[in-house]
Amino acid sequence: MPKNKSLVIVESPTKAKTISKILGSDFVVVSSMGHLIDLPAKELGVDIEEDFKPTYVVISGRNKILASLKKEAKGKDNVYIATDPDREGEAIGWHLRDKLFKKHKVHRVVFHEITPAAVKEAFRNAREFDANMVEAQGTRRILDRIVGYFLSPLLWKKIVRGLSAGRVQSVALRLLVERERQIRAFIPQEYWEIEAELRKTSGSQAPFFAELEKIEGQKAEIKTKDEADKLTEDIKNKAFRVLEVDKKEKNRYPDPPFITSTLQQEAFNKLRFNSTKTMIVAQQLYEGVNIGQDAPEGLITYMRTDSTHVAPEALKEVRSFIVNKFGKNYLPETPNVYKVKKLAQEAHEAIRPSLLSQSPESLEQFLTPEQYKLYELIYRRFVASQMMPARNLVTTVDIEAGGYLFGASGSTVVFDGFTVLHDKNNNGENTKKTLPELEKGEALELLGLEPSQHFTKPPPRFTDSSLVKALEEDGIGRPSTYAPIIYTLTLRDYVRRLKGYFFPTELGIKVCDLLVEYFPKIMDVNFTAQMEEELDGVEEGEHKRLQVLNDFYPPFKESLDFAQKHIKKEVVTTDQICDKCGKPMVVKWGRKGKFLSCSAYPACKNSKSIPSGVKCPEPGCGGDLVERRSRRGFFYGCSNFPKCTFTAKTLPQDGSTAENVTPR
DNA sequence: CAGTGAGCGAGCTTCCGCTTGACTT
Repeated sequence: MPKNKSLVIVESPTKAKTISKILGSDFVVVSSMGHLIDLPAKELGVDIEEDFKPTYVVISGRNKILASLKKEAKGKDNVYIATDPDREGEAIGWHLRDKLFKKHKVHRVVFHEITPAAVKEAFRNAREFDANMVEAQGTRRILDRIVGYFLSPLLWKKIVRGLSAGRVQSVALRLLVERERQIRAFIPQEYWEIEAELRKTSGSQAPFFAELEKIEGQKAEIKTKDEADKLTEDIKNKAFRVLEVDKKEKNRYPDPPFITSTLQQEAFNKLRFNSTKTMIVAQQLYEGVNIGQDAPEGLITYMRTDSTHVAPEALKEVRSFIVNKFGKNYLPETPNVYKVKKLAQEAHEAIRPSLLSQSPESLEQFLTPEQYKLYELIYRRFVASQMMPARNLVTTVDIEAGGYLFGASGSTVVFDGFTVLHDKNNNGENTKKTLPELEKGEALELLGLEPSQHFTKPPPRFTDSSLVKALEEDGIGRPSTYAPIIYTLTLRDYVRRLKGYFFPTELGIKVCDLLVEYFPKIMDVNFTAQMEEELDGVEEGEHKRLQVLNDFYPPFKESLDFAQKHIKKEVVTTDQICDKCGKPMVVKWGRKGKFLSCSAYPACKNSKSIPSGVKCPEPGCGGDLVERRSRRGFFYGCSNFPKCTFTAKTLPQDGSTAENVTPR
């Protein structure tokens, strides 16, 4: 009698392929491609009066997938729902069962690694759905819907149509706006340093440098050139002598293997990929590229993860790889284990190469340059993460000269450890920091004194890298949303990216200030972390969805009512006069941003662009440069368009934006 | 990567999180 096949549902099609190979021909493995059922997009979909009862509908455009799942299940008794082992995965599976598989035997299956052992083990331990977990997801979903769909319309009414606000994007915006304020308020302070060039009196060794640290036991704080010159003059005649030599061996440990947030950070820092680009290229590596012989092979594990966990099989592989390639001195006795963030949900492994035998070099001919660079980053980081630390001998020397104390330090490599993997251009630092062998009490020859002027620097503007880092540290957003959050903020024109740095716009600052003033609780960076605690309580059955929402909603509604009543939609009148009717022009916001409108509208329909204050540089044109928005972003054009077609990316002779930004 | 646009207001915008293609935005 032919065996009745079983249906297995996972979220990602690539994962489906891999699982299918593991499970063999008794199973048909298909993918849901994420959520299929959700709150309706066009309306709130939450009945506040009826205990926040949600209305769930099939997401538009997802009917086809749902139909094909239904078709696949036909004639099969057993359905295994193997969506991701986290809150969202539990809910995706739950909704599927509710919608499609009421008549089937449905089993919930979870695994954290896609290895034969883990998958087979998971099928042996199939379980029921976790109703509390689904409740926690539903609570999160409803809360986010209420915040987003009440706050956004408030902004439409009080500022301009089309804006948006939400638990995650608005706090991200706040981080950017607050940093911008710190930068604008920053006043650079002048300070001076004095460096001494010294040499051993015996022998003919290379000179070395020491920094003035203390004056008569007090920390050296030199504010002006005058002070620096006076000190230099005084120090010049002092006798230099070694006071203390301290030698210590210090370990430098490798970084953990990548998770989504750290991959985005490193890809930006090393390769200048923004978050979106990093994820697109990582997806290509995950789905696999054609490497000659067989079907496409997935080169890396799943790229949306918050866990540094590594499958035991992969650990075994990397450990024998390290011994074979570098020798057993490079292998720790036991595998390195890395801490996982408190708010992590650990549905997947760390991001690592699927097979170490596929070295970046051996695949280079099959990869695009971008794929190659990212793969190399992932490969090297993973191997390094399981290697021995580097050991450095750090020497710190105190040198006295009268009442002055100078300090010098040097470092030499005792054992390179994981740094054997690093690019060659990382060595410049060490050679510069080498000190000669010095002894306590030894006299030194002063070759020169060099005062140098410095200024304190403002905190740096956020980049893709530092913003993702900040979001992750505060538990705001998830691996699948870091890149979309940034995109949304730019789409709304709350912030613009210039030369890799984020600059909040006037609109972004306005929206942020309004929300902070009227909704301080939601705009608190800890709001999400507090919400997560509540959701954990729901997941553990300590309290119910209704309690959480009943605690949240009334004060939120009160703030909303207050805001509705007290925020005035301001009309910005300008000194421009309407050239049709003589009335003053006012600033209005349209789909494409700000423009000038006659205040007599709708009686007078005159409108024009807002001049930037810079004239068109085209000879004999005389027009104003005005900001334009195209599908691809912002630029400046001439107000005489189409007569004059001048365009520029930034305003000529304007130094207020990206022009004076120096990368760190 | 370079080049980008022609009228905006007074209708239907928006959230977060999960996943890929379809797509004239």
